[in-house]
Amino acid sequence: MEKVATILRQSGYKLTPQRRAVVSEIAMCHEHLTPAALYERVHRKHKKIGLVTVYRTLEVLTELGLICQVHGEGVQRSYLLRRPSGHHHHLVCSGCGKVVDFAQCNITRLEQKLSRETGFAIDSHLLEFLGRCRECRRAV
Amino acid sequence: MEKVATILRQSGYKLTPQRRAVVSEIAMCHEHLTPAALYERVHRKHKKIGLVTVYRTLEVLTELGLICQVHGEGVQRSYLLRRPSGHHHHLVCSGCGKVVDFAQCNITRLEQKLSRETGFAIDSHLLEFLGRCRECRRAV
DNA sequence: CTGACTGCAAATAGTTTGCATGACG
DNA sequence: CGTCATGCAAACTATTTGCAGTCAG
Repeated sequence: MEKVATILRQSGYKLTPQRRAVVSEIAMCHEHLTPAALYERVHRKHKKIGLVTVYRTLEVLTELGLICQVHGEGVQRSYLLRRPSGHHHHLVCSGCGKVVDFAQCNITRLEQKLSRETGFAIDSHLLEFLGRCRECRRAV
Repeated sequence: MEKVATILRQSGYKLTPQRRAVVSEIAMCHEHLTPAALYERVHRKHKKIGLVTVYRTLEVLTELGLICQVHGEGVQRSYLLRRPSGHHHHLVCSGCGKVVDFAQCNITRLEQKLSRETGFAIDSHLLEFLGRCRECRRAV
């Protein structure tokens, strides 16, 4: 949280109470949140905040690389605090939405092989696992 | 194309000229197409077709597992004919949108490891590579 | 102070739905 | 011929933008 505040200031953004609230909520939560869900949570505590501000804050945070998008299922976007800096992937629970990060992925070799075979210059990859976490499996 | 027609009929769907046109266009194209892009192409040849029909056809085709969604970049959905049946992934060109399928992915071991460490029951995974194809790299 | 930020309302973009008409099987 | 499919328009949902007032630095 404090780290985020520092980065914001250093990048020339103002640290308003609204932004504080949004960041705090997103940092506190271990699930991925849609803009609407995040707004609902923030709004519960700070009545005066608007959905638009949530969108705008998400935009800033994305630009600074502090949060990242989760793809998976559904039409809406969904965001998550980027905890480990650098390369990582997500394991998403389809039951409760909880997300576990992991950094390890041994696909460099596959990447090289594909690159060789297809002539593509591969920039990045997207890897997500979808499953059900321990608690959700028990709950059935 | 004929295979698709058969599956449609067997599943109790009617084979209208519109559906024919949509399927034919999607089968012909090696890129992933958004509903709007697909509509534009189909509409060029068959003036009377509506965007809504494209959406509805895509819905049917998805239900039958004949096409699949590409995630990657952008907000819009994007569809692609499912050529190899069964498990496969995509390599998407950020320049021209061309998509190369590949089936090989050695992440079963990673999947098992994650499953063991986190207690998740992993159902599926999403793996996409993003890069620039040979032609697009040349074109710069 | 002043430029960046907020909140509202309205505009957009993408997608879905209701309904009368049309055509596949 | 009955039923499912189509096309239009209108509804809906998610997101973006314009603008006047407000506030952090």
